[in-house]
Amino acid sequence: MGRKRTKSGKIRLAEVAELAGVSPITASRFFRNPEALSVSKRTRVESAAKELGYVPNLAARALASQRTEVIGVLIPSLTNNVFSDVLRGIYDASESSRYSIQLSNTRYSILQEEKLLRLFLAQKPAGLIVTGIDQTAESRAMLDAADCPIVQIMEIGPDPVDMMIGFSHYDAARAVVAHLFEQGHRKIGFVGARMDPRVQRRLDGYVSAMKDAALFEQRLVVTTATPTSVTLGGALFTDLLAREPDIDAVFCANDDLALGVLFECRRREIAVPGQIAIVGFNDLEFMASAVPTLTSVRTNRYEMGKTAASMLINAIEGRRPEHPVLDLGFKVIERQSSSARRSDSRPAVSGAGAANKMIALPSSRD
Amino acid sequence: MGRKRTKSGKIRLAEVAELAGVSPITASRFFRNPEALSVSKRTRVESAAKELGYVPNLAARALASQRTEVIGVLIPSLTNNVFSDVLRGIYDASESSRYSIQLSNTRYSILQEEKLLRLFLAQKPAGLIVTGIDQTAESRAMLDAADCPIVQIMEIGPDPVDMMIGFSHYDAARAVVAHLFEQGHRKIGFVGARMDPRVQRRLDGYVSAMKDAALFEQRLVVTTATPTSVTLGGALFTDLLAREPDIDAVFCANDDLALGVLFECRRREIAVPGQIAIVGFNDLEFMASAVPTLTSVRTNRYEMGKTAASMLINAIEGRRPEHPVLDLGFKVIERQSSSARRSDSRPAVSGAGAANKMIALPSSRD
DNA sequence: GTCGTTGCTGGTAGCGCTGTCAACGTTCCT
DNA sequence: AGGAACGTTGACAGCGCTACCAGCAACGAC
Repeated sequence: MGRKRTKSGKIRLAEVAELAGVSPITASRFFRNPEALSVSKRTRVESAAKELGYVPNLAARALASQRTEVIGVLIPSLTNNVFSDVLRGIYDASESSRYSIQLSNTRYSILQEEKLLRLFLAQKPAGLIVTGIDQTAESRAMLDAADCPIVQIMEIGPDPVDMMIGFSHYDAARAVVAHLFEQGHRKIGFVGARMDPRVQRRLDGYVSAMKDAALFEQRLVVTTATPTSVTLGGALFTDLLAREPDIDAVFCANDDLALGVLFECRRREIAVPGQIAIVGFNDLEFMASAVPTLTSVRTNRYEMGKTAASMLINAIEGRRPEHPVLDLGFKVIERQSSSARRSDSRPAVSGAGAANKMIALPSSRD
Repeated sequence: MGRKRTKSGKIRLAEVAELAGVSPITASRFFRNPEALSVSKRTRVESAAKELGYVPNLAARALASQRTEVIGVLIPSLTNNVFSDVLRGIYDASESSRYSIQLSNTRYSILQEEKLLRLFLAQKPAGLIVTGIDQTAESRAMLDAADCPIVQIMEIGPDPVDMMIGFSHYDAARAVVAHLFEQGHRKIGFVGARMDPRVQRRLDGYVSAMKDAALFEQRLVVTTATPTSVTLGGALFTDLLAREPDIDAVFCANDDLALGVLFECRRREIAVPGQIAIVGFNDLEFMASAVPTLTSVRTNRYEMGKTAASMLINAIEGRRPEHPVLDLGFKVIERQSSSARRSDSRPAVSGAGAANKMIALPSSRD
């Protein structure tokens, strides 16, 4: 209150400079590059800022310096557990830095992504994190022309825009099928929802592995564009069973679906893994706790987010990574739900996840 | 490329104005309040902007107008399913508006919250969404002094800072206990993790309801500060059973714990609900799909986020809500896991969630 | 002792946009 | 017809900060 528009008590850099007995520009430098100041001025500015409770005006800084300290993040979904892990990594890595995260949701639409990208780039972000490798040509052109570092996350592929961190969903799916073959399963169904590019590549991996073994049949695949859910897993599995009652394993494109399949098996009194094996994807926490424990593919989502943000921040500050493309690999976590066909179906009573055996398969680089 | 620092082809408002044959200020008005322009100028500016691909410079706008179009959101966790639903609502509501969301994670620390609040407020956000009602005195003072609308979400309580939207966790917990009493359960355990203020109030509600029936015993309560997980649900339930083997129901502070308890029962071959009833909290999607289907408390998380953001945006634009405190209520969704003690334990075979019966209990206003 | 070099500091001039206010043309009222 | 009221437009100044460059002192080399 009081004067109407006179900055209402706001502390500006000039005030700090005055109290510290230096010029505004010197005070400014303190916040951007303290090393450049003499020790005496540095401490003077520091204590003046503290005393006045100075907080820089980011808008003015952005306007004057022609760049922001914002990292734009484009992800397809906020609902998905997978992305919340990635996001947590991104936020954790950015927290100790000066950069703030600007999040936008493309809702799995590459056109929406293109629109958001245009908006983001106009604000000159310090860096950009985008999901996947399936941008529109227009988006790709904008990314190529952008004058900030960019990280593509979630998967790796040829021809990165800049940096890239992820793993091969295709190879991971092939590893799952290989594991199921090893355990004696032959008639392996595939259940997938929300067929985004990454799920599609998992399907491709499954198809190729099945074809390699001359075991592929189109009827073994049940997919839908509907967003994923546990309930949907049960429904899709029901469809699959109607088509192919003598199936002996189900590869689910994610863990929610796998849980839904497990419940549906319980409802139908189908023994797992005795009659049917189940494998999920992502290795969410509950997989190790289910009865029977559920086999899944561990992907390093938190690490992916965290590494992506660190790489990006380093690149923004001029420290380019040695390897701009980072394959984080995956691991098939073998649990009870997919153990060998011949084994009896009595679930082991040992603690959840006690007997996890892991097969590590970093997807092939490049 | 080309000129080094000359705005590298950036389109400014002045360019648009020139092409449209109007003054820059008129062009500016077009973007903020198109109604104020004559139709002819409006269309001229519109097409000029489109032709040039003009995107406003937000930093300049913020600097000149002394306010940003940023809504700050403070939540305690990114991991939690609960918050991802709320966030989705917030993002959905903000998407069609000019406001962008700035998210920060307090990690369940009110001191961290205070620090973030100070940072946020210094940037003059257009509005603020904060979680809960347990701020530090300092935070509270800052919120009271803030000159922007504020919404507190997740719960309701006395003495709102400004607007408030949520429900009574205390009443919800009492309703759960009442439901269990109705079904003939008496020895009801409580299992809770990450005892944040809202979980604490659920515990308080449970305790008061149990005391009202003279059935409360401290040994029935098992809690931990550890973050929640399905596995943890099994572990806490194991502890509870060790203390009180003849328990007949478990009220879990959230659904992950409930799922963990269910799996642990299956592992121990305890019939649900035949021997033990299970109730969760939040009604995540999988609850309706589990075998048996799991009773839970439905809270309108997505709606909470969406409504909070809409209310906030309306308030920012001068349209204050009629009722600044909004109780979204809750519903105890009765499912198989808590049906009457006397009933046999054969799970109904009907589709998941088919036989949901709902008891609606909007928590008492004020 | 002079010159160049380095390290630190300050002055000037905007960044792109909007708040304020004044001015204009038009319409409506009496 | 005269004036008020309204709707529409533009000029000016400045938001708070930083890029750029100049200046100054201190130091070492010759």
